[in-house]
Amino acid sequence: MERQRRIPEATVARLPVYLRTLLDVQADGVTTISSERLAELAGVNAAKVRKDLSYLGSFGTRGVGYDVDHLLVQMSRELGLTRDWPVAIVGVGNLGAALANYGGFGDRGFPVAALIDADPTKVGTIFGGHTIRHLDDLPALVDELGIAIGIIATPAVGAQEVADRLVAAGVKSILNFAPAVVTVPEQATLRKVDLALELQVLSFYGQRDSIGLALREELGVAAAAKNSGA
Amino acid sequence: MERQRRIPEATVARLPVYLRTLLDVQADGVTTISSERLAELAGVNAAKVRKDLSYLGSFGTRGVGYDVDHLLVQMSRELGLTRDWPVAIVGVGNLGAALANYGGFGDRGFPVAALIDADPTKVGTIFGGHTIRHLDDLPALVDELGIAIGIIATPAVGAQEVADRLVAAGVKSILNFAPAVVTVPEQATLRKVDLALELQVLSFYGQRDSIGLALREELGVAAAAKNSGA
DNA sequence: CCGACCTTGTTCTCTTGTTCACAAAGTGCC
DNA sequence: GGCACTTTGTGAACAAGAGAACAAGGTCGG
Repeated sequence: MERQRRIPEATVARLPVYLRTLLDVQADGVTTISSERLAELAGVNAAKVRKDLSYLGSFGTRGVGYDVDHLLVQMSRELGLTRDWPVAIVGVGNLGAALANYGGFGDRGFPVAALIDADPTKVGTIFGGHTIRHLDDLPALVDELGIAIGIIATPAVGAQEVADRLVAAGVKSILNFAPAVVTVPEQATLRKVDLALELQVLSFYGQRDSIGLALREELGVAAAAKNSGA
Repeated sequence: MERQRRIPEATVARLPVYLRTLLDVQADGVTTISSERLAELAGVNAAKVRKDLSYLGSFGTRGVGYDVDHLLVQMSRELGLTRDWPVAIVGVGNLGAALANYGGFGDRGFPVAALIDADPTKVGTIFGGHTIRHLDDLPALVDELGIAIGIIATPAVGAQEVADRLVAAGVKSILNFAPAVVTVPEQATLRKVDLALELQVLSFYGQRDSIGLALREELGVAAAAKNSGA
């Protein structure tokens, strides 16, 4: 009974949200949950939840709902969370240091295995229990420590080179925090976290609001008259 | 000549990328740029660039390209970057502290105006030039400092309450770093930065790779045979 | 002043993602 | 065991976004 193993990208991005939600309710002793309830807690539409979960393979029971434990097992397996994914943080500046200290990593299968920098004055120093290694050591580190994910926390200017080196060393999953456009070959996966972008998007929608409600109602001229006339 | 002022969400999210790219080329002395070149630098499709820019109002010149300076002005205006958007960081723990120290904020119109925490032992202490204020002072701070954007950097458990309080105090733009589902009323805008989610998505695609190329070609059984037989 | 060339702006088509609506399937009361 | 009730899984309609293709419009050399 081979399932259609094609999980849409949008669904993949929601699975972690369901996972987190399920862990929460599991901690509260809940053993069964309906798509309706899960949707409410995850902040999405119930139909979407059902369709998303159906990609994992019909684990619900009609008339009852989903077994929380079972769903968690299946979801963890699908997301690849049954193993550890050692992470290397490249760039131990402000951001990199914060990430290294941030507990949230090791918690659930993403141990920080290496800190890497290109600055000779930083290399060799110890930070958060790790000796900072040089970028040139990357291939060796990947072999030794099984680095599976690279986090780019360098300034924008070095980001693409770091990405290239990570890929060359065999790291196929990259998370980019640098405010720069980075591209990777198709065989690799790149995700980005872009603070400036998020703030600017907020700025855009915030401005829309502060211009005044009238303008949003596309009464351009009327709104201007009202404002200057008041 | 009133333009259709309806900019798609996906476009809004790309404008900051174009903006950054344009600033880069402007610094190199480039005065004119084609959609082709801009697309290459921004890592997107040229047709998409043209369509996105057309929402701003046809500022290109056929046969030539776009005037970099002019485009930057229009884009900044559209994104609301002609004014400052004072930011309040709520939650001065590991992450909040890192964000407060991170220079990238004040740079371009998003000055950190206040640090806020609910922990009485932190309130009153000075961090990075700011006296940490109590969450209860939020309404006053919004009035005094014109806080326009709230950044949630608390543990998951407090996130929703902080969001509610921000909205109640009149802050309509929120950026959530807490690993929790947070919802806001329609009048407000919420964006999220979710580290765990990004890592888990990488894990998903990483696992797909390590299972073996053959499996990806949906030859389920054949792939298993090949692997065990080799 | 004309024609070859270039690049934008936009239309059309295709793909992806969302939502509705309902049949299928299971539960539990009586 | 049957019936009313609940909830899933999915087909189909709908919306949003991506990309190809091309006409319109403008430049520049001669």
